[in-house]
Amino acid sequence: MAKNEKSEMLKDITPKSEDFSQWYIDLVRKAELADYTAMKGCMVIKPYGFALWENMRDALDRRIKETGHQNAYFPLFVPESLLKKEASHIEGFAPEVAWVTHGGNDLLEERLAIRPTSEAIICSIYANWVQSYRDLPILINQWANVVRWEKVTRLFLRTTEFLWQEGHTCHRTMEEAQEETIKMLRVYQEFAETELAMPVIPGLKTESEKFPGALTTWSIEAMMSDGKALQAGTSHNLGQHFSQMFEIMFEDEDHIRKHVWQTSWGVSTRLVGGVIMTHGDEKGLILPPRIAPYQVVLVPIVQAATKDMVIARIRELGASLKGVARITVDDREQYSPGWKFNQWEMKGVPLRLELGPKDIEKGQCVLVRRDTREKIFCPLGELETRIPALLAQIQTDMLERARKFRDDNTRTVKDYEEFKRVIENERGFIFAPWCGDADVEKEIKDETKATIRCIPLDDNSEPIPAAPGKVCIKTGRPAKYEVYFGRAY
RNA sequence: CGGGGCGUAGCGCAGCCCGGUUAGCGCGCCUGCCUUGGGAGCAGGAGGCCGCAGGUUCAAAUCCUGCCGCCCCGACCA
Repeated sequence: MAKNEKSEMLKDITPKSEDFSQWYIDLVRKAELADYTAMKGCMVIKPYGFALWENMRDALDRRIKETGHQNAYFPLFVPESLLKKEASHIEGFAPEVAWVTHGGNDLLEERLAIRPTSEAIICSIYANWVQSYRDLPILINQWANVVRWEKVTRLFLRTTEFLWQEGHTCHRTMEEAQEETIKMLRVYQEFAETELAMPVIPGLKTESEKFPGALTTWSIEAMMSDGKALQAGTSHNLGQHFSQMFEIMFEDEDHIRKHVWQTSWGVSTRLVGGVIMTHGDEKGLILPPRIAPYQVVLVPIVQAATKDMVIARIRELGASLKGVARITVDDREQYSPGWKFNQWEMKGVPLRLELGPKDIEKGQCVLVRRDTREKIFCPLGELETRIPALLAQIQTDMLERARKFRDDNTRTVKDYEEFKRVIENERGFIFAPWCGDADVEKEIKDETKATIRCIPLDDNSEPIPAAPGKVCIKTGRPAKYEVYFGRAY
């Protein structure tokens, strides 16, 4: 076509290399995932974006149920008195709580928080549910919307209202609660890597980064393709902080009344942003096949003489492949094949199938991978096996590509000067020893904008202590842990 | 909450500095013809409280004041 083909094609999306933030926003909107609304900070998730979220949600929901949890639904409103019960909890959330003060025209006697998270309301209910050790464990999850009055919002990554799941469990012992905390952390890890092709580092959050009201917070940390970190999911061991304040007590086998040990864990629509930023390229989204709304788009190559025949054949083909993958046939006549190619690449469909008159003569079609743009000629009779195999290959390759990127961009440094230089000039994580002092963590953050993303875990999911002789990158004192530093979303 | 940018058709923008016919362009949309293996072409057409409210003026998209909204960058967070 035209000489300036490239600039023509990219005209409506900002190059990733030039302005990553703008690239991200362009993608979200051009791929029709979401858009801004009249309500500041709130987005509309459009059908294509919601289909993506539904696939993610279903894949995770399955895992949550397989690990013994049940779904339930709790109130949107939280009376102020309940939210205030756990001191550090309300302290942490106070700046971002939206309050309802009126019912109709009447001023309410007590303000109602719109849940920023549901620990308070759920604990108040659990207090009534738990009497005996025989009532434990309580293993419940809810899919819900929550509201946090953020000052700065970004589509999917940080919106005033967002969708998530929050698990809330009660246990008889501290050990059992810790086991649950780690179990769900590992569920999140497996989910992110298997379904989203997003490699993550599971780890323990530092004291200063933990959830308000938690004993310990554990997270999975991903690296976006600009090198910044994304906290992709969290799992909290709440200890007895909430059960003490809400008096969630049970009579144990030994006849002693005890407070339950609790956990909570969640992931949100932020993950959609994570998928975009992990895999997207200059031409648009690249969606992992397992969660893509459409796994294969069929594009007919029509010409005046053969139009009806080709469209009929491709519809047949689409129908015959229904059980093989999630298929859509793009038989719109007002767009040229080239236009459709670009459109579906923008939308990140993993595999494109082209069928034209010449193909039909030869009994074949053309398959094109979105991730590598590799063209494959495939006999029509082999599609039923080739498509699933290719989709599986794409999924695997995407995870490996992302993992390699992350590993290539995870560095070690010899001293703090190099640390500062690398954070400023390179992208990615730095793996460095740290003395364990929160003040030092704060100083590093103030000086470099890098935070400790997490303390990595061993095979038993215990934080790995620094090897003897390792010294803190900042202070030179003996290191407690080796941790991942990075700038974060 | 600080710094910067921007509000004109569904989207992207020009016009504003220096006020003055009927507010313009590209994309998209509608109708028709013609095309279709990487964002086609021609012809015709529809679509605007120029962010909102005041003010100045014979006259405001344009000048003044205030407000609102959105985006980006920084301090806090899934």
